[in-house]
Amino acid sequence: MSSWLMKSEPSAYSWETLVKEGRTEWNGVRNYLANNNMKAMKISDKAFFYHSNEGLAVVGLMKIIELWHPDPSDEKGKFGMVTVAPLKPMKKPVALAAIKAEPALAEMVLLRQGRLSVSPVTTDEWQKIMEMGGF
DNA sequence: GCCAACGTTGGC
DNA sequence: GCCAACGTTGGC
Repeated sequence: MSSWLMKSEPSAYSWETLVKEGRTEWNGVRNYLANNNMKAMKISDKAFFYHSNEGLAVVGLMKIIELWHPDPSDEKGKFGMVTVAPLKPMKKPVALAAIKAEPALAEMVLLRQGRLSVSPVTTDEWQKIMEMGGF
């Protein structure tokens, strides 16, 4: 099983909205690397929900409930989306600043490739962030 | 609001 | 197929 980190600006789509709706299509991705990462996802893979721009923190845990399928809003048909559902909020949000300050997380794709909206997370990184998030 | 990083586009 | 120009993302 793999784990992931997915970003959304809360003004566009927030964790609170996802919890309210119960599931959502992760649409609108227009980056090949992010798209490929979503193609690699499997059912019940887990993902961190990260608030970008405002909040700047990992705020919740999600699971993938539907595999990659084409995004109807992409007329060329190259980009797709997965369906996600919320699992639970972090007990404490894990701020970007805290991630940057943690030497064990220095290699995270989140830090090394800041603009990538869907990125892989290693098992060690996952456990560390869970710990920092109060689990 | 600025700007660095970086992905994409298009001319050659 | 290269690379300059341009657009977008996202932290500060």
